Amino acid sequence: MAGIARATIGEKIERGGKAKAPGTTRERILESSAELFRRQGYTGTGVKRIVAEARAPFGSVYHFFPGGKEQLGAEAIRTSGALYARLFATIAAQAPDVPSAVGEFFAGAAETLVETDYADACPIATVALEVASTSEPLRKASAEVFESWIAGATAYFAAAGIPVTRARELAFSMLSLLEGAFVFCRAMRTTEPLAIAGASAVAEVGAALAEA
Amino acid sequence: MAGIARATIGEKIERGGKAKAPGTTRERILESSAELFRRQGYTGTGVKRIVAEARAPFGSVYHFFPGGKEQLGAEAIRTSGALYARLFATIAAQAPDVPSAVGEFFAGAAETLVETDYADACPIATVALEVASTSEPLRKASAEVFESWIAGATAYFAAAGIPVTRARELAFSMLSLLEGAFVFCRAMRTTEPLAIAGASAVAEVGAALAEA
DNA sequence: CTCCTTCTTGATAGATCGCTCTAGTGAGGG
DNA sequence: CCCTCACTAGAGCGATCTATCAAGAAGGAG
Repeated sequence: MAGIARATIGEKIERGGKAKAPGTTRERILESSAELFRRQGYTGTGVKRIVAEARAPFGSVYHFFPGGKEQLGAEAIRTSGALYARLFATIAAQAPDVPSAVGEFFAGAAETLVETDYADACPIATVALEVASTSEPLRKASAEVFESWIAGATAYFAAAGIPVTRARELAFSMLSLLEGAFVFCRAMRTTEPLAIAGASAVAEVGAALAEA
Repeated sequence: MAGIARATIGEKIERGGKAKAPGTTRERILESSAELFRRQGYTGTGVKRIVAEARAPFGSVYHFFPGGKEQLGAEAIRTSGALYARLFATIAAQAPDVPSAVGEFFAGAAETLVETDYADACPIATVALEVASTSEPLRKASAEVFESWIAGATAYFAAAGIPVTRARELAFSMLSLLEGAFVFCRAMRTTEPLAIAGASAVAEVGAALAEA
């Protein structure tokens, strides 16, 4: 309780006065963790590197994340997973119809990929594959994020009039197409797979809407 | 030349006479590398662990793979990638028609996943994501494998009468669905995503065949 | 037999890993 | 005022990482 209040105060008065990167130390550590894990994976990223990127003291990692690297990984998965879900929601809210929303989401993903030199694809897929057979806490964190994405997309399609069972299938298809295309795009350094997968997803959603 | 001849002889006379696992030392190292990389990723797998699994002397890794772990990774990617392509070819050759082949491939993948406790999915996806932004040699190796898969699937669909351009799109869609479903299956420990992705792939292939 | 090459074997170097520990800093409360 | 405590700061620990090296075993060629 007190700790949370302190942190909130600290955030506002920018403690210490030093001109560091914006955000609290905890936030900066979490952000750089998420970024590095996304790009190089969990085991491929050292804690030293994380604090260097975050311009944070090494000891602060274990102050804010007593569970160590694993807790850091779990929180990074959850927060960046939630962020990605909000990204889709934002695009969906602005799009004129459902197929457009899907198409724009894939197009936006391709744009991000090119802008970041094919580094930023799915925020958690790399870690999810790495830890699926080695760390239950991290595997569960990624599973929960994926399940929330599926649930969100299912609700979105269902709201457009598609039966829930079919909507859930659509959600899995669309997200599988996206994740799979990410794998190919990053390895081959081209957005062609994402363009094709996007077109396929749009077509499938369109067909499901026509049926309903 | 001489080295290759020697290795072939060595393979047959099972040098040393010790009752090790079958295959040459080089083959065993490559096999256990491929298996461990597939399950825990590249950075998550140590050379010590590889030789322990392969029942091979530590130094032999650097005798057969002077390029070290990176060369080991590249060769593992290429050989297991080629093996996976042959698996699809085998299934395709036995299936009565194209949609059946696709459906059986997805079903077989799901079966393997359950049998290996969700460990063995795509042989190279985990490594591909990990190294895409950190090692050009490994990234290229995975890109070449993916490209060969796409080329193989494109030729297969084209042989069934589908126009080449459409066939290539189908290949990307099918493999994206597969790779994406693998990510979800491993994290969520269920084959539901693979079943849905498989049905979607079969439907898309069927529609393309109907057009042609 | 000796010489030569191939391959085995493990000790070890040097770097880096995740993590712990202690000391120090500075703002808020009594 | 001083005391408290959240946070900063980084040296250092043991373990593990990749890679090298020197010594030796085994079989073929002369």
